[in-house]
Amino acid sequence: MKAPGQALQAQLLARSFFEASPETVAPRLLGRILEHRTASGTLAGRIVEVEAYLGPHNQPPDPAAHAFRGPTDRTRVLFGPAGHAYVYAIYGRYFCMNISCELAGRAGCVLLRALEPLTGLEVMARNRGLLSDAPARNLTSGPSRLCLAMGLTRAGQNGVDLVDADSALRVLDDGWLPERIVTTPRIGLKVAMDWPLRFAVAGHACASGPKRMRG
DNA sequence: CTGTGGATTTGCT
DNA sequence: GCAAATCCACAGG
Repeated sequence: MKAPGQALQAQLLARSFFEASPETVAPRLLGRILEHRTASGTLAGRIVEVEAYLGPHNQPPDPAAHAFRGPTDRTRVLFGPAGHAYVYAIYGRYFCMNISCELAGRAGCVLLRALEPLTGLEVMARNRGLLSDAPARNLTSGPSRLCLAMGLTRAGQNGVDLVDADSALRVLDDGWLPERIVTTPRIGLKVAMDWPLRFAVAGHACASGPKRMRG
């Protein structure tokens, strides 16, 4: 029996968890924990919304994926071993974080779109430029919001191994499982707009977008 | 609730 | 050059 208030045991995922297609990995990632150990303390959140982006080996290839045109300087980590962070800059001011999938040589990734904040909420609020009593659902609901809150940047975290016990940024599993998952098209695209590759914990307040997108 | 526009770096054509 | 896997502020119903 677990004593009241005792933290749940959370363990690293095996690399093989990520050595599969993004559309397989994405829904299974819901409920896992992203943890960043920083100088200002440990920040952690439960993954509640993701999107899959497929590698160019797929038929048909995914025109919305950064890996669509093959490896470049930016997308190199997507073609490397699974379970690594792919962090890229967008619109000049923001970052988005993905986790690489597939065996080395093939690309594919899962974009993290929303977390439920678990620890370090005050630091997250400060990182977001919000008051320290801001509602939890405002801290990490959105791909760039969660990067800001968790202190993730391309310079700092791109290429980090998320299944290495010594990494400051890791993905952990505490056994939590979503009751129901909603599947919808991906958000913000102008191509492949009907591919059902967005997955969210049904009804979760921390998922991004309007209520209908949260299930 | 919906819609619009601006901020501003990066990578690829 | 230009478009981008975004966010925020603000206007209007």
